[in-house]
Parts: sequence; structure tokens; C-alpha cells
Amino acid sequence: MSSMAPGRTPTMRDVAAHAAVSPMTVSRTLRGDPRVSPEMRARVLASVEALRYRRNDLARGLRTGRSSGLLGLVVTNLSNPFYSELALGVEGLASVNGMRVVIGNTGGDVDRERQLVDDMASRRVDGIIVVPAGNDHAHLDPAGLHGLPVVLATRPPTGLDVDCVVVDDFGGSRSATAALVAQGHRRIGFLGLGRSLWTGAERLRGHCAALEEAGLPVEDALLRSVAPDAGAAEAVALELLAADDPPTALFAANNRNTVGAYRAIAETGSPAALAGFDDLPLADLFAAPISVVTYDTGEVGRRAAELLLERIADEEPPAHARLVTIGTTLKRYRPLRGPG
Amino acid sequence: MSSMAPGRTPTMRDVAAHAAVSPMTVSRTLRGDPRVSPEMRARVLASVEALRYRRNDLARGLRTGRSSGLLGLVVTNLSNPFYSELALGVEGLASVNGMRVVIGNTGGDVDRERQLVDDMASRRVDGIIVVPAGNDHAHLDPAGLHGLPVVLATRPPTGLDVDCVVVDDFGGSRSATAALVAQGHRRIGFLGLGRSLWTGAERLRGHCAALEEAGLPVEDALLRSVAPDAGAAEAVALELLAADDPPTALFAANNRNTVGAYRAIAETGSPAALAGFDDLPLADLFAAPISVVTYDTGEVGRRAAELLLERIADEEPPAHARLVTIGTTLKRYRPLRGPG
DNA sequence: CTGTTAGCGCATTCAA
DNA sequence: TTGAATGCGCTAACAG
Repeated sequence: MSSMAPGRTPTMRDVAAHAAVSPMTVSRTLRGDPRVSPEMRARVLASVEALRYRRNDLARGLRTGRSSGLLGLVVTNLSNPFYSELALGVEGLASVNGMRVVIGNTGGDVDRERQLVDDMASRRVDGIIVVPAGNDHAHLDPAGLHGLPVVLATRPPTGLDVDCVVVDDFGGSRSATAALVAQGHRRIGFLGLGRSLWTGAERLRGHCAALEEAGLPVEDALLRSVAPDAGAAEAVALELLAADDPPTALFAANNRNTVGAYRAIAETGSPAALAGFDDLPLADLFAAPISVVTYDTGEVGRRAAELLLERIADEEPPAHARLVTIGTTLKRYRPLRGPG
Repeated sequence: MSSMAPGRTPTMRDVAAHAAVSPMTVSRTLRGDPRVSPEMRARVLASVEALRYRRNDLARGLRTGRSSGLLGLVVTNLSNPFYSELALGVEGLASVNGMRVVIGNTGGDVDRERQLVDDMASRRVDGIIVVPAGNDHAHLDPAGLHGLPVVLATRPPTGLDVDCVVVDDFGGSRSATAALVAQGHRRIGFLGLGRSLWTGAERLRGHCAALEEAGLPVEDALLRSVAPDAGAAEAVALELLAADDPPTALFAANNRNTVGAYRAIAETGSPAALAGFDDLPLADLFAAPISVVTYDTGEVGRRAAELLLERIADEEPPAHARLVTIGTTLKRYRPLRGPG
């Protein structure tokens, strides 16, 4: 029964001293080693409780050479519901495996992404899930990170051989445009993303595929790229709707574009139909109907974590990088109607 | 110039061997110690680059006795935009101070909260921000965590003396109800939260205060508590609207209740006005007008992180726990109108 | 300016 | 069944 400096976090030695045993007995007891006699075990646990001792996982990890038990998660914008659900998915699967998640927000800045990945590698995370901000993925190559497992989410790797989880951007876009065509629309305006982004290219490709499959022409005048905010999308949509021969429907390639397009349609009183990629949660409360391409965002995170955990666990990693595609669903929102 | 086992993460010794210097020189170089000659520095850095060496922050922290550089963040539901913005706020301030954030999601389960806090304490995080799931906060007491700083967000501590950041639930509710009163409403239905929750109690209190200040009676028949999902809220709202002398307006105490109330009003074609606590982002696209109590959710996270970082930095902690209240704004959403 | 010794908190390996 | 030495990767504190 010895005392201890106040305010200091107790160590195993403190517990050992308190219980009048060797540190090893404390260590074994806490590890659940069966070779500890019940009396010793009880004495140690009493001291542990008395001192409110908590084993230092950092020091433990250092000695065992085992991992930190941390997964890194680097996203572009955590406040975007998409990424927060993705984060929740990752956290859930990590927790089941006794791991925690360290988050980093890049704000779309590649330099910051580089710096975050570097920092996490220094913290010896067991693996990293990244939603890449740009197209240069060189700093994400496990080869340059001593084999640290990396999984990309939302965008496929360029120049890297790493696992990846993406949404079926092509298929989702195609089905949305096909649905508009099925409703009789023959001139459909497209509010796209930057063509340099993989996601943007795929969604455009899906849109065009649906048109071609319907025997409709792909008119350049109806295809627009939009800066990534709803205001810009609204301006572009207004321009499309003001044309001599305006489109009778719009397809917006992401949620911000969809919101902008919706506003343009509402303001001008245009009868144009609207479809968009990404869900808009309370769209059934909107004044006008809208179709959206939805997908399970949490599933993206869960699958990414799954791939990462496999890489971490496997002695011999899979020979080739794996690509998981998350399917999409076309969802129609119709305004609520009163009984009258 | 010595070689190294492949696939292994290099250590300082590896770098030292590669550069043919002592580990201390490597350590000093990486620390930026000015007492290293330029030639040595260059030689070391060359080896560092050649081996793609990255200092092990865990071992470093162990030796320096310094902190892990991690902040714990325990929330009830990360997929809720409120908490993801809070998380973003915390992450931002942490990053500025060179720290990372470890997240944990409780799903509202107090046992899981306990376990997460315990785990994070074992990982030697420098402090924890918690959105408590329940009213029992005993396990969050720094006294039981060897002085580990704790800051509560959204809900004030019960039985603890810790810093806290809350939203002005009382003031926000009062202003929302006051606005309805100013519009001429004299019978206002209230869709509240559980009375046991602090947030719920405060929002009810604010509502009642506004009524009393206007000389209006607080009628029990108009006050309801709702289970925490939109469907239940809708049912309760329908019941209120179906009364003999129905309320001419509803005030819902959180976003889910607001959505339920909105649906009830839309379905019945009721002319009742609607106000609610918590923002509903795209409410200007809704068919009917709505007022909401908004607040800067990111600010909640930033202030919480601020308080926590102060506690971590200060040798002598503030004598008393501090309470920060984040103000609210009443925001009116009006449906978009076409030019016609 | 550079190297040596020692130890952070813990767990493996060996001895008793 | 328990304890003593040794070292994980890194850096204070001291030599030189």
C-alpha cells in the first residue's frame, strides 16, 4: 500500500506498488493471463480500482509492436451529410473491430490532404480511407507509405493500385435520364460537374448513354458544366430555360445543381420536369415533384472500412486492388396533397 | 549506407545507420535543433527521404511525456447534420492547434458512451468533448479520469463541474412562440420532447414564457410530448388539429417534430401556421411557409473545442466550470414564387 | 556540434 | 505461479 503523487496518471508500477506485487503480475492480470492466482488477481484488481488505473494503450502498442487501433478517415467536407453518413458507416465497422476513427477534413484542398495523410501515417494509424480532393493521388500510394493500407471512397484511384468504393454514377445517371425520356421528354438539359472529375465524367456519360439508347441526339447546347454552388447552377438553369427552344426537363448531376435547377424552375414558372443525382431528404415537402438518384451513403463507408480491415488483417494482401460499386435507386418525390 | 528489411517501417536507427550517424543526430535534425551542422542536416535529410522515414509520434509522445495530440469527440448520432457540423467545428479548431479528432458514436446508448470514454482515456486523448446520451454523467467526471479535461456540448452537466456549451433553447423557443403570437395566434399547439431531457424542458419553458408574457393561458391540452421520430410527431399533430377547437398554429420543439407537423398540416389542408426548433435547410422549396429557430452548429463545436483546448493548455485550470450559450435566430422561410 | 546513457509504460523472454 | 531482465522507438540529460 504505497501512495502516489496526486493528479498524475497512475502507471502499472503505481498499481504494483499499491498491491505490493511486481508490475508483471499487474500486466498479466489486465491481459487476462490465466496463470495468475485468484488471490493475486483480486488484490491487483482492487488496487486497479482504488487508483482508477487505466492501462496506457499507446505504450502497450509500442511494446507489442501492434497497431495503434486507429483508422484514418480523410474527407473533403464533413458537414456534407453524404460524408457524415459515410463517416458513421466507417465508425460503426471500426467499433465492431475494436478500433477508433481519426477524422480529418480537407475542405477540398489537396495540400491539406497530403498533410493529413502524412500526419496520420506518423500517428501510425493502421489504415486510411480517403475521399480524394483532386486527381493527383501520388501521395496516397501505399508504396510510399511503407505499405500502409489505403482505400479510396467515391473516386477511383489514378495511377495507384488500391482498393476503392464508388457509387454507380454511370448507371444512376442513365436511369434518371431514361426515366425522363420515358415520360416523353426529348430535350433534356444537363447540369454537369467539372469534366475533370471522375464523378462528373461518369454522370455525363450515363446521361448521354440513356439518350443514345433512346435514339435521341446529344446536343452540346443542352450540356453545361457548373461551378460547385447552387447559385451558379441556378444561373445556368435559367439560361437553359430561356433559350428559344428550351428543354422540357433538366437533369442535375449533384444535389447543389439540383437545388439551383429547382429554384430556376420555380422562379420562372417553367413546366420543366426535374431529376437530380443525390438524395434531397425532405423533397416530398417541396411544392413540385422531383426525381432523385439515391444510394446508401452509409454503405459506402461500411464497404470501404471492410476492405481496409481486410487489408489490415491479411498477412498476404490480395493480389489486385478491388473495386466495389454501390448501386443506386431512382426515387420519385411527389408533393403531399391535402384531402380537399 | 546500410540496408533495411523490406516492408518494415523504418525507425530512427535505420535512418541513423543509413546516414552513418547516431540516432540522436537524426532526432535533433527532425526536431529542428539548430545545433546540427548543415552538412549533417543534409546527410540526415537525404537518408530520411531515401527511406521515406516518418517519425513515430506515438513513441515520441511516450518519451516526451507529452500528450497524444488527440481530442476525443463522442456524439449520439454522427449522421445527424447537427452533430456532423459540430464535428467539423471541433476538427477545425483542433487542426489549427496541430491536433486530430477521434470520433465515437453512441447511438444514444449510455453504456456505449461509458465504454467510448473509457477507451479514449486509455488512448490517452488530451481531452474529450461529449454530447451526453443520458442524464447520468458520473462517468464523465474528470475527477474519475485523473483530471482529463471534459467539455459537454448541447446538454449541461448534472452533478459535475465541467465546462459546457449549450444552445439558447429557452430564448429560441420563446422568440418562435412570440412571433406566432405577434401574427395573431392565440391557441398554439406545442410538440415537445421528453420532459426528462434538459433540452426538452428548456424549449417547453421558453414556449410557456412567451405565452405568459403575452397574457395567454398555458393550456395542457395544447402541450404534447412526442416520441423521437417524425411519424409519431405527425400522429400527435393530427390529433391536435382534429380537436373541436383546434390550434391555429403549431410549434415543434425539434426538426423531426417539425417535419411531422408539416406533414400533418399538408395532409389535412389545415391553415395552421408552423414554427419549429432547428433549421430545415431547403425549407424555402417547401410548398408552405415555415419559421424555424436556427443557430450556428459549427460554432457549438468550435466553442467546445476552445474551452477544451484552454483546459488542456492551462497549468492552473479555471476555478469554476464555464457555461457558453450559443444564441439563436428566428428564420422565416417563404415558398418561392414564379413570376406569373 | 555530436554521441552515450538512461528511461517513458508496457509486455516478451527467460529464470526462479 | 511469480519476478527480473530487456527492449519497443524515441528523446532528456549529460558527456566529449
